[in-house]
Amino acid sequence: MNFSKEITHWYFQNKRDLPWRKTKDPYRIWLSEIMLQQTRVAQGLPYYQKFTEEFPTVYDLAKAEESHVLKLWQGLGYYSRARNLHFTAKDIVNNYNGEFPNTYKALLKLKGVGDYTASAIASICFDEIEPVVDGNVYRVLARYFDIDIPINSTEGIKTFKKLAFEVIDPKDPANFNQAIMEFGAVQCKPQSPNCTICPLASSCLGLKNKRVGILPVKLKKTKVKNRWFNYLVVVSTQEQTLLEERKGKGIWQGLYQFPLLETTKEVENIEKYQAEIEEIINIKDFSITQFNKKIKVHKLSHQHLHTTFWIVETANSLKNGISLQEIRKYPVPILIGNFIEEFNF
DNA sequence: AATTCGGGGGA
DNA sequence: TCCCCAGAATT
Repeated sequence: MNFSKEITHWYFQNKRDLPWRKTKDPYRIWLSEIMLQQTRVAQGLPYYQKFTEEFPTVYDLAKAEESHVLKLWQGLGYYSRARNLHFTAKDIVNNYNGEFPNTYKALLKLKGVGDYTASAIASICFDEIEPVVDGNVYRVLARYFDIDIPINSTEGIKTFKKLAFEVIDPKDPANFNQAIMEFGAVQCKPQSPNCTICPLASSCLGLKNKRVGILPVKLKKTKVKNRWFNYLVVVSTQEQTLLEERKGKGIWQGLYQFPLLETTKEVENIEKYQAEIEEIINIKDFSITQFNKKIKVHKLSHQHLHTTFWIVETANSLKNGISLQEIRKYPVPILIGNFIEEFNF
């Protein structure tokens, strides 16, 4: 049996029972693909359930408030995916008569849909012969053919896409694409793959040359930056607090947070920042205490956020205050969400 | 071509 | 700790 036949055969015997494998509805396939970008199946699954329940069709998603979409997305990360998801839902309803385009080329025009996702939808929903190349496919191909070109280099991206075209089963691209990804996720996994039970072991060049452990090769990533976040949790006597929306560039666009004082290092004397704090929260009369004496380091892939929460008590009424009853309706970074649960106002 | 977008899980 | 995850958009 050749490579693609063996992969597909393995798939039919070993595939997991996942909800998006029960449909060819482009809306649901699109939804699942966006959610699973850089995200494990186990992490994305509950979000897929929530979204399909709350927004059964693209029309339901299109008419939702963006903050509602972000709230349901809360905790999944890479929030531009959620904003682009909502934008494209409206785009489909307004400019495509509610129907997804049915070719790879046309799908690529949708915001948030790149090469991988366009290939996935085109092949799974419309049986187009277009190979998907995700992290799993890079790994399977690099190992099986023993290729050490860095997968995140320009040459690597081009080489592996070409190779994927050569191995795809033209008679069943939908199942082949899902098969090679599933194979990568379950059998040819990143750490300690069990090659002794692999159906492709006899023809795998990486295994033959004892290079499975170093493949695939990836260019090194940039180092993380450190930032110091001081959140100002205003507590008024009227059961209110302040939240602000993150706008502009950077992390967590469109999500809410407590007013933020960002510093270049750990704050030791909060009194030194009295004037800045007054300006940020627009209150002069307050007392301030530190909630967590130990700074928590919230680790993102490219930033380490050294965060602490300051409780700011005031008798003033808040101009743009929100009631504490409403606080859980706002989409917030998981960091803020955890604090809200812990502090419990 | 390189960087920037989260958060969680496994070794 | 470090790496990776059904990548895309921006710089």
